[in-house]
This record gives sequence, C-alpha cells and structure tokens, in this order.
Amino acid sequence: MVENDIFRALADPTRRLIFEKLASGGMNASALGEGIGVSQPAISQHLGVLRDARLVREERRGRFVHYEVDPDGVALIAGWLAKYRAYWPARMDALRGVLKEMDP
Amino acid sequence: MVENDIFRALADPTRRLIFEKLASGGMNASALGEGIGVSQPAISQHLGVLRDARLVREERRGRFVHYEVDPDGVALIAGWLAKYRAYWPARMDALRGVLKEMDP
DNA sequence: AGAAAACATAAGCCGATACTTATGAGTCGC
DNA sequence: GCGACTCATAAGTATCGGCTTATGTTTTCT
Repeated sequence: MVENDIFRALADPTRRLIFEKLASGGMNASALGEGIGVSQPAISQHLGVLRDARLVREERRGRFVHYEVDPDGVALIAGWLAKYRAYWPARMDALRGVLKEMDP
Repeated sequence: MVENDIFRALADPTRRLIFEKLASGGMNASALGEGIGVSQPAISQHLGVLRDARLVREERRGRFVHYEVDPDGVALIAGWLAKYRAYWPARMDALRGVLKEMDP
C-alpha cells in the first residue's frame, strides 16, 4: 500500500534526516551521506526506501546519482492528512496563512 | 522526540486502521477492537502507542475507557508537513479549497 | 586498458516490535 | 460479596528492520 510505504519510510529518524536535508536542495548520494553517521551502503538503502515511498526521486548524472524530493510523496501525505481536517485545532490557522501566502 | 513518536505510531497498518476508525467518532476500546483481527491486549498496546504519540486521548467512563482523536497529534503532522509546502504540487490546491471551506 | 570513484546489492547480525496467552486491576449488577 | 465485564500489564516468541562488511556494477580519467 502507498500510505504504508510512506509512513514506514518516515518512521526512521535517519531517513527523516536524509529527507529533510534533501528538502533544502537536491544533491547526490555521497553528499547526502556527509554528516550523517552511517556507512555508504546504509545511505543507499535508506534512499531506496524513500524512493519506493515516492518521497524521493533520482536521476543518473554520469557516475553520480542526483536525488531530490518527489512532490508526489509530499502530496500523498497532504492528502492523507486532509481526511482529518476536522481535527485541526483552531491554532492551526497559521497553516492557513502559509497556504494563502502561496497564492498567486 | 515528538515527530519520531508520531511517525513510528503511524507506520503500523493496524495502528492506522485503529486511528482511522477512531477518526469517524470516539468509542471505547472494545468497540475499537471489533473487526480488527487482533487480540484485546494487542489493541490496548496499540492504543498506548497512539496515546504516547498524542494522536489519541482517553477518558475513563466507569469501567469503559472512551478514546478519541487528539487534535494535537494531527496538528503536529500538519506542522511538519508545512515545512515542505514548497514541494506541494499545483494539484494540491484542492487542499487549499478544503481549508477555505473551513473558514468562518 | 586499468585504476579510481560513485553507487548498489548481498549476506549476516542484533536489537526493536507486534503478536500471543496468562494474569492483574477496577467497575458494575445481582 | 461475588461473578461478569472492560481494560491494562507481564512475559515469551518470532518476525522485521537497520546496520555492518564485503563485493559487484557502472562511469570517468589518464
């Protein structure tokens, strides 16, 4: 299931760290691994999980592989969350402000 | 960490099933267990995880315990997701429509 | 061609975790 | 008080998941 892959992918703190680092700009796998205290294969495996969850997409660039956030995965979370909009408390109108600021 | 508890709680499909069932209306633990194919202790343990993640809150009612969705947890997810609003694709303006419809 | 670099895959280990059965702790009705 | 009921906790087990080291694959550079 799609939602299952997404939430399982985000359940791991190392994977969230990778994702959040990637959200600040696309980069290749080795650059992603810097600062995170795990081996290169671990990074590769994490990226595989994030890719299967559609949170990340890759593009070969010579011998590098460029990774970037996949908007599809983010949209899937937003879609899931929208089902529970009835429970968003009033103070979350900060989020509404954010969305308004996105308007053209 | 708070986010960690939330995403770990949602990573399990049985727990998401419980949460989604609860989102359609509060109920007690035994009613929650019906239909889900696991034992009563398993339901109780899942509810404990969801409660620790602030996705669910409980209230004693005699010998029953009434459970309901905790808006705080939902808000925490929304807050996390808001950090990646730059990646919400255009078609997610459906969500913006939803939020406008929440306006007074 | 050959070495080096970037990344992926394989295999194995170990701790986390979701489940079970058994039992405990409160609460209600007779 | 006592049995029935609701729910939580304890303890044990088996699978899952993230990590490691070792190795394979592809590309680049000389």
